[in-house]
Amino acid sequence: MSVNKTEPRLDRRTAILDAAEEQFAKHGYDGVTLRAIARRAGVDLALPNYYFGPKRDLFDAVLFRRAEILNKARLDQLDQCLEESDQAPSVEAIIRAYLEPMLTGEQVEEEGWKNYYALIAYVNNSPEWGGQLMTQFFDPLVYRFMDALRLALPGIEDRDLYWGYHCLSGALTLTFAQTGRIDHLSGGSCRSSDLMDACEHMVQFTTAGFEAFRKQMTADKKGRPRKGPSARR
Amino acid sequence: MSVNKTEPRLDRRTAILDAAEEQFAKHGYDGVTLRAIARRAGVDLALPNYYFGPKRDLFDAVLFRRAEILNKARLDQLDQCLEESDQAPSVEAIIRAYLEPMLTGEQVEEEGWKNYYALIAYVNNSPEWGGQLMTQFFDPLVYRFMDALRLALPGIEDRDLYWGYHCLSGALTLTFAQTGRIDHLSGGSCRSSDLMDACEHMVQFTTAGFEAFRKQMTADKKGRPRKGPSARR
DNA sequence: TCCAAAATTCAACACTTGTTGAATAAATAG
DNA sequence: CTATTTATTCAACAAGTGTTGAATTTTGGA
Repeated sequence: MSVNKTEPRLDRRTAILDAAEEQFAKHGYDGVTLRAIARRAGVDLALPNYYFGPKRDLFDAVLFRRAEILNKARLDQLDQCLEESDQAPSVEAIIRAYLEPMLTGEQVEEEGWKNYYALIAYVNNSPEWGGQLMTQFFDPLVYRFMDALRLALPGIEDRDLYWGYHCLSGALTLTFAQTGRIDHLSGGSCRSSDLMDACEHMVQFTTAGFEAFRKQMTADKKGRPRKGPSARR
Repeated sequence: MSVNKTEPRLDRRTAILDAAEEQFAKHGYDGVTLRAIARRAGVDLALPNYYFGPKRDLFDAVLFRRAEILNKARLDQLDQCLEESDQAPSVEAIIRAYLEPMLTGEQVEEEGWKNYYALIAYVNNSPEWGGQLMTQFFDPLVYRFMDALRLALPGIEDRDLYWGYHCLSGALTLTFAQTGRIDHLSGGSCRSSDLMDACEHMVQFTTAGFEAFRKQMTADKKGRPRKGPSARR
């Protein structure tokens, strides 16, 4: 596990990114020191700064490294699902394209990717950087998926569409946070490490959620009044 | 806004809790210094330690302060919904009992409660404390709701039940994180500050999600094979 | 009024933080 | 080999961290 002196780590730049990825994912930005990263990477304290500049830039570099790969994997599956559908794609297929590349792809075996996903969960849930960073890396992807969902649910209102995405994103985020809470609550029935099981359940759950907005929509057309903010119980 | 010397803040203990609540919610545990808390509360640096001991104990005290009140509000609505239902309660009523006290109650007007909810979002999504702290404060509540859902969805498997709760909890958590991301993505159609709107959408979405597990369940009884972990696409 | 207890301030401690410039080693080109 | 760039180490910096003990003020009951 430790670095051998006779065979020094060739790419120390990568080692630093890996260590930072893991530490940031586990303890958050402020919970991590450059010394901890350097120790974990087996390099000198000054090296992270030499390669990446100040701490904040290292954080951005970690996020950036895998962003393109991830976005491409998800867009590929979305394109494929749109091609295969003769006319309107199914909601389920779109949601699968959104979830499966992260949860059941080959990447999930790699420890680095798990840490990366946990880091995204941290960022997505952070009031400080949630807006800025997620926008920077994932906005185009999200808009592509929203367009696809508009095809699957023609006439859906933007409000329903984006609140639906909000619920989906929240479930996915909590999955990646890997708090182990569901393992504890369920007494072992659910294992948060079983990402395939998590994926299947989230697909079912969120597909039904979006479909419910479709039904709501058709109900509106028939003249049934939409449940407004003032309608409590 | 600043503290007047002739009329000193009576309960500085509360002022410290309020300031800590806000700071921890916004920047996380490690992103906050005792000096920032003291400054925000308008008290001396040494005072937080005098009242609450070390930093970590102050953090716990903040979480503890409103936990009982919140749990009582949610349990009251759950009990009421269980009483009103002649036999089996509806899934929607149970989910409303889980969400509405936090999202449409009187508390939501108070800035302190908003901060508290954001703090819970932070804790629930944190791999470090997500398990320990959420368990400590909210396990009994969750089990009460799971029991109620078992009444509404008789025969539901634990795996489905807890993954459903996972999705619900994730959506709620992301709502409270208040990252403003949905405002940005939707171009103004959705406002994350409109918690009533958020509540109605989450109720609809997650109710349909749980109901989908019910349908899945009845389909199983009819002999249709359950989608297993190995069944991709 | 006087006094003990509680509340608050003050100053400082030992330690950790991110960052950097100079010194050294390794790699590479001429 | 030599010279030059690149990579890495080392030591130290100024600033900020949580915590604490002693001193001071305020409080409230006898």
